[in-house]
Amino acid sequence: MEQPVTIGRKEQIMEVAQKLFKEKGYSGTSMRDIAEDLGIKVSSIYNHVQSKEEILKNICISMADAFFSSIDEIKDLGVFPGEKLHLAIESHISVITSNLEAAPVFLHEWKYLTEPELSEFKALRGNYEKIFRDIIQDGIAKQSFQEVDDRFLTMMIFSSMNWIYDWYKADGKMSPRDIAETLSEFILNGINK
Amino acid sequence: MEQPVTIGRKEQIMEVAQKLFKEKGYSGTSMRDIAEDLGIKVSSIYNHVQSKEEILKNICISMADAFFSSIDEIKDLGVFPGEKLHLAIESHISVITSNLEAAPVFLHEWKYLTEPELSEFKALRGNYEKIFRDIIQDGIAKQSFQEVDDRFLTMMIFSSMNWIYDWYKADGKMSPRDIAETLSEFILNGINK
DNA sequence: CCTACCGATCGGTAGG
DNA sequence: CCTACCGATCGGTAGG
Repeated sequence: MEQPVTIGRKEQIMEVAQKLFKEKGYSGTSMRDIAEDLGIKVSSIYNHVQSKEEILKNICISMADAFFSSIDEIKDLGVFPGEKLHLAIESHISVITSNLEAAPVFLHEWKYLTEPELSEFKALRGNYEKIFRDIIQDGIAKQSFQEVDDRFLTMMIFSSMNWIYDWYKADGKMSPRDIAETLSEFILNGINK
Repeated sequence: MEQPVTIGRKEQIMEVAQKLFKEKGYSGTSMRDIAEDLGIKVSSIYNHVQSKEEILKNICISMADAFFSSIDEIKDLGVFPGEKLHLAIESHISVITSNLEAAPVFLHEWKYLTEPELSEFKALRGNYEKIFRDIIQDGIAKQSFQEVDDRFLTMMIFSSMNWIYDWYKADGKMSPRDIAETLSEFILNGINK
């Protein structure tokens, strides 16, 4: 009601930044690039964000939140480990394919965060990865899964999931669910007893 | 005999650049960073390389060469598709783990190349990926492999292989060969008839 | 290999 | 939201 023109400006800045950080990287994107894309002057950006790094932090943390809120619905479910891993994979891929611009920033640009955000971010990511690893370890303990190297398997699953943004096309023949099903089936087929 | 002090200087520049490009990205690394690491002034670098981008180009192209010369020994072998895929995976992982600093530059920083090198690079990478895809398609045609989506499988294999630099430790419990064997076994187990 | 320097651009601020 | 500006740093060159 008060400033209809600038409502959502911060969100616009975040969206443009996601696109440019993905395309040119955090270091390769200037605040002037972001301003130009929005049709405003660079100094105006600072009415909405405090610094370039704050933009990066917002993108990384909100992606982390998206991953957590998605996995939280799954991690305490009383289902078999195979089904839980299946759901976790589907959940992760859904967040990736729903955030095709923020995902690569989350995956590659977080390293430009400085302390203390850098450590916070790493801790969040570690906690998240541990959820997957716990599912795998639980599956092995319950003899649902074969005796696999859980670190190797966790890394392989994340690698497969995290590279999807690179080749996924919204208009391709595989939907996010198709991809999740195919990957999940492939993985479970490899480890189920 | 003439300038013993500067012999190998270009190679030193490339090595330092690989390390810094991996750590801070191409855009985030300045020519002054590279010079400082070598204990020389930035202007001296230009006696050995023409530009910052030439350094990037050299790293990307020499990695591409390494991948090709490694796969070339395999691609025309008269072995079963499963064995050929196994050898190709081993070959690729060996190049990655032998070039832990150049590999991430090859994988992530190539996008900062400008034309015409950018198109050259993409073409090289496409040709290389096609070798893997051909092996998979051949395996399906010869009914060694199950009817899988070869694009999906190729991407999944590359994803798994290309993220290895991120978690592989030379002093870890898995050697490059262990990793290659485990991954290859997992993949083949999933597609062999 | 160095000193000295170039114009361009960087993230960010003052002040309105 | 803007104009005007800051000091720092960028890739790169001239000249020795």
